[in-house]
Amino acid sequence: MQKPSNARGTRDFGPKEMAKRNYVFNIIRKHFEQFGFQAIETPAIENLSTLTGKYGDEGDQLLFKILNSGDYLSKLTDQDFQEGSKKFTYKVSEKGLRYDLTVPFARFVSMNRYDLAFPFRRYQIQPVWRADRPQKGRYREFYQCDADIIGSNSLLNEAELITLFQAIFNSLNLKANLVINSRKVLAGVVDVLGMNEHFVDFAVAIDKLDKIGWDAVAKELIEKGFTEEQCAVLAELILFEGNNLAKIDKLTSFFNGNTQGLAGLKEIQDVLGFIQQNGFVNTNIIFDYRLARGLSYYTGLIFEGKAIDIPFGSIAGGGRYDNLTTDFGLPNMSGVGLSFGIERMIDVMDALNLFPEIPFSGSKILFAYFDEAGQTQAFQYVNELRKLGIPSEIYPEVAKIKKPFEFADKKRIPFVAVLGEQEMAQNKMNLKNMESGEQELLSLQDLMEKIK
RNA sequence: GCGGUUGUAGCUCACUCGGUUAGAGCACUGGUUUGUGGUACCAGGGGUAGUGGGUUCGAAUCCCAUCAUCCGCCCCA
Repeated sequence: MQKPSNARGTRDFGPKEMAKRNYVFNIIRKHFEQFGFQAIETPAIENLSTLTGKYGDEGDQLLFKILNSGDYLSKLTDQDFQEGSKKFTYKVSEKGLRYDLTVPFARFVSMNRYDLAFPFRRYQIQPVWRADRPQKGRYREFYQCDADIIGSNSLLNEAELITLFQAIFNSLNLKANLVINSRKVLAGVVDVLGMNEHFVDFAVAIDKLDKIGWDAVAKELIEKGFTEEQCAVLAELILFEGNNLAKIDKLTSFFNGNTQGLAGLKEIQDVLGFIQQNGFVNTNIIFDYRLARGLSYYTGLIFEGKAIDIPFGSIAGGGRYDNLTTDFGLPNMSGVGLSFGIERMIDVMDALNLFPEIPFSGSKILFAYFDEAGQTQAFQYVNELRKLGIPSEIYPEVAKIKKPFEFADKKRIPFVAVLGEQEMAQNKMNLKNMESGEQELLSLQDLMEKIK
């Protein structure tokens, strides 16, 4: 006997949790399909070579690696052992669990390039795994819901994804801001300062602004080689507050003709222009040139969704990537994607009490009886109802009548039909409404009419 | 990977300085009620105090290790 427990950072979902999860999944799936995205799935297990090098050093460390089958030590030499665990890992492991849905998607597109209709829009709702240290809102196994459009450079695609974001969050009654920026804007800022080679340092530091404040960010920048003067110039830009238009003006003068920066700004303007036409209220789309995002493969517009009423980190994220499929032998295939962090969305909705009353038992009616004769009759009736598409169940045992009632109460089944001697003598049943407590004597015909 | 926190019944939590048989609420089981759940009353089951070691006459309590948890860092959805 061992004490049962979940593996670290993983969770079970009982019927109650599943009802909530499916509620959210179904809404997201419905919108994905409304926007013309097609479902695909890829395996949980990928070749490790597919995954490594795509998420940076940190990401490689967070990959779950699968030990080779068989005698995985047989071909190793003493030297392999001495090279340390980092290199050693790749000698005993050739497969790993997927870390996100975007990289496997890039592999998929690359492999199926001649069969897909481009621009290809796919959605994918599957779990991913990260060997991260679990915390609140951070799990080692969690679902991602991704929508991507690949094979088109048009900024209309960015606008489509933003519209999709608005549609989904509207349907869920979840208030969120979608912050957008362009990697090109960030690159432009760095370019103006003449610090091109420090782009990543800059992006990583600036991304923490919300959390640690400008002073700490500036300190980090200086540690990475930026000068006090450069930070002073940056401060003037970074600390600027204003609406989307004001920020665009501010940047235009800051860029002072810098081509890269202005190209990024044009992207933002074009996308915002589209969004104004989409019929959704555009107030929750915020251009913020301080948004950086970690994943290294983004090259153009980047998105990040954040809940408004509660601080919870990002609950959606994405962006444009120009070179993801290049590693898989397919260059010039630009794509843009948006990933919905469904686990966090559910956590946020739970915290804000946004879930409607969701029945977690599908059955409308439970049949109860006292003896074998009733059981036989009930079995007949329950299947009649099922044929009509009414979800129904039958209590499986002859027991005290209290039992099926308690059972129905616990599962919140709204009706219980009792088949006793008296009822069956008239070819009827006693139907109890579990909420009101009312009871009435009905034939199967009456019942079908009533519950339909 | 680093720093801290917590770990007692299925769940939420008590147990004074280390001292008898570790308690409560909720949940569960049975009964009051052999044709009725959600209310009430009565009774009952359930614990190797995360795990392993140490100190002590004696450990839930003190010490060490380990595992898990939550919080922060890194990073991320």
